[in-house]
Amino acid sequence: MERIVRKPRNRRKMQSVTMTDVAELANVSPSTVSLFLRKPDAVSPSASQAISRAIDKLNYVPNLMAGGLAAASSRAVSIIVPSVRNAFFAETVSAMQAALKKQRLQLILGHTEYDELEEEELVRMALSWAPAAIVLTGLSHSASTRRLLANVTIPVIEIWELGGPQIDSAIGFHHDQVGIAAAAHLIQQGRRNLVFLGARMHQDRRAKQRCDGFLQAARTGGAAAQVVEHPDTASAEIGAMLLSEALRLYPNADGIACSNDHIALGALFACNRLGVAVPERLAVVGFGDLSFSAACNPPLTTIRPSGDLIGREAARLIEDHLNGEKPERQLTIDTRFTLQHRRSS
Amino acid sequence: MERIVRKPRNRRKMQSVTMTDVAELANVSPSTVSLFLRKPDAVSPSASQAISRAIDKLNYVPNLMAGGLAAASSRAVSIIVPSVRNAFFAETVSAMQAALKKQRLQLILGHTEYDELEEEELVRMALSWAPAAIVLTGLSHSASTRRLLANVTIPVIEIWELGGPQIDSAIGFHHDQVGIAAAAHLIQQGRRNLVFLGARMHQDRRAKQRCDGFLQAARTGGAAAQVVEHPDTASAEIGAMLLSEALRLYPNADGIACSNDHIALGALFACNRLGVAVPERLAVVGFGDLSFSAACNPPLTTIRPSGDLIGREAARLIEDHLNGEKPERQLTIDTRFTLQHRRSS
DNA sequence: GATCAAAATCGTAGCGCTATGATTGGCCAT
DNA sequence: ATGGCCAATCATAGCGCTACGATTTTGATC
Repeated sequence: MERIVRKPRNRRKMQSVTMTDVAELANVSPSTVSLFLRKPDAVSPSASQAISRAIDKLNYVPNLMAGGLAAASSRAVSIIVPSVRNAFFAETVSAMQAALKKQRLQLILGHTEYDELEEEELVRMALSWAPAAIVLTGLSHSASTRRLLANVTIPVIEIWELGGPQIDSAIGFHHDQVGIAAAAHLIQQGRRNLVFLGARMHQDRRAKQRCDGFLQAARTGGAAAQVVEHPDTASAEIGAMLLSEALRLYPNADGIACSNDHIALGALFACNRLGVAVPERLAVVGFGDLSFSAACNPPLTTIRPSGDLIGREAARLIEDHLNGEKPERQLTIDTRFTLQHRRSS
Repeated sequence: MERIVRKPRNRRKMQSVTMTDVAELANVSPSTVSLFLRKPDAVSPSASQAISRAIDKLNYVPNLMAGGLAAASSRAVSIIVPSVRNAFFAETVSAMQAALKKQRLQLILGHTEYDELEEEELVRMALSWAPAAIVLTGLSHSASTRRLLANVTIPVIEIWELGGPQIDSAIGFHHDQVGIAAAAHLIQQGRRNLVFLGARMHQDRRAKQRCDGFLQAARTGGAAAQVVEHPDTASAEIGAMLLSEALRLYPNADGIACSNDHIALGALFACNRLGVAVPERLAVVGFGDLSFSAACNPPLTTIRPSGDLIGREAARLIEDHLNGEKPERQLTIDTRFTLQHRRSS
């Protein structure tokens, strides 16, 4: 019972419901449905109603890949940070996501773990999505990364660092100024024997910049300034170790600045255990103003960056670009920082 | 000087370099390039070499949207968490991203801020990307969300909660058991007047579950158990407030469990300020084992969940599904938790 | 009732890639 | 030689959508 076998090219997929289905049900052309989805105001009220009814009824979910391919751009924004476990970047990512959601833009996330090669690979993967914008952390990137980004037409935004050559726009603040502010504050409080406690400064450029700014400003201001550091990621445990070490090496230290509040928290714990009076004997200044900083014993003086503002500004930039409002590139936005003077200094 | 104006349909985009360009330079057909990119072993060594040389030379970046559209699936995994500012979810997101990178899968991130409607919208947006998998937090979702996910063929993974009806697979642990473990520990330490300090429990189901488990186990174990709570997000500041309040309301309390380590940290600060001896007068148990927990004064006894294991297991599940190895659905993986007994209890 | 610009709608040609099935060439057994 | 088989390669037909340009409808004005 042999038959002539047809070979109708096998279909690949079948998205359950497509725009054409919606169009049929709403009695309009697919073009109109597409238009409605992109610019609702350009479609008559009656058609709008029919279309949105059809969408609801069919539970239609547009295929963004098809849309992106046709439109040569996607509703995705790629953000590449060292790590989202770091509260600073988590805050920025969170703020950006909240702001971008209104534009129906999605965040594609990547972690470099402070590795430039990793970053390069992530940038390559990010570009594969033809994102609406790409956000990187810091101003330091591999030559290949720069090459990849040199010719893109989308906004490239570097965040959390200012003060170096930037690819396109940059949003952040000057970390050396943070160190300078910390030193100035301690000197103003009458401290003359300063120590900077730092973690992971061989990888975290920005922590290093804060440290360098601190040292320079301290010495310029007539104070002695030393560094005690640890190669691992900042934590309270390391902060405690660093403080003990600092007091051992520099017994007459009277002012401490920390690369961030985790370190400062650990330093406060150590002072507590060692019976070192803060701020009488030792003034402590942190960086970050993390969730616990105001609640410490004593409440921690710290420098507060504006992680969420960075995220919001980045989102605004992207939004403006999308609306074609701002052709200006090479923007630099200084989000500044503020010193929160509390009882630890 | 008028001319006859032609109207050759305007081109939309022009990705600088496409797969066809690579194929031409390598002297093979586009199909072979595509094959090389997806299954390098199926292409002869000579062709492989020519192709990878061409890719390098042209700096070719594949267009994942075109690929995804053609293949009816994308290299994206959507993960939806309450907030990435929460260290627990940040850890999971980070671990997942690290594991997925090896598969060249990208994470698309969404934040619900503990809002089910927000989650629903995010799920809809996520599905628009035809992701390879979708990861949600917890087991509680709106009816519409469930409907959206009912008929998808990709893995749907619910994380950080076990013990309820699940959509597909679930990876996490039982939060009531965390509460039970905390109560059992305090009772074992001879405490009989217990208080649970909780934050944001009207929104954070899992904190509520820990609380409920705690209360029930405490009472079953013959101890008095009370709750003192605050509606805002957990922080050390609120922890300190809650502890003061707890001591005011229940002056003879001798054991404290906290909805997480931020609260516990604040409680320890408050004890320190109030001169309440820990653990002599008051034992304190936290949840989370955050970065500062081991460094506190005294080091904090806490229950450590396995946020990174959750992320790794989720990635493994997705990977298995992608390789077609595991058609099994409705998997449940209990990642457990461990009690870190330190000096605060 | 005719005219015309503006508003609304539509038809069509791809966007860049992958899956399918077909074809080619090389090698071995007959 | 001849055929058969496998590995390597290729040609083709879309995936679902958007942008463009064209067409139709509307409604205000003469």
